[in-house]
Amino acid sequence: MRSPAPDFISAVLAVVESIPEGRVMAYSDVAAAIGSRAARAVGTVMAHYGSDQPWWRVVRASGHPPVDHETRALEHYRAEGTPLRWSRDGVYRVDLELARHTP
DNA sequence: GAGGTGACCCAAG
DNA sequence: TCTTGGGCCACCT
Repeated sequence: MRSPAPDFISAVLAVVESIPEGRVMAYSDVAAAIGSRAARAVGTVMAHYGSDQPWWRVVRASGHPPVDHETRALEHYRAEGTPLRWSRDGVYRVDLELARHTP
């Protein structure tokens, strides 16, 4: 609902929408794409406004999806064919080496 | 105007 | 590979 500074928020959402299917970007990369280093602010904005955006295409630099949303994101990754790297405990993370999208 | 919070990042052990 | 500590930026009260 109308944010006081749509510049930053709109820029973040625009970058997220520009991520093609099967690719992902790190929060740091999204921040850099809009000319900022506020990776945390990107996460905060996504938490409130990412509900209408492909938030699963934005992950940490380690490849881990947002906490408490890894199961939901996994469904999208499998549907889009995003390259994943599985651990022995059933924990997965996105293979940024293959899925990292650079604008 | 100041303080606290957060879907984070990086370096070192 | 995992964990800890410190730092950065934008938003909210």
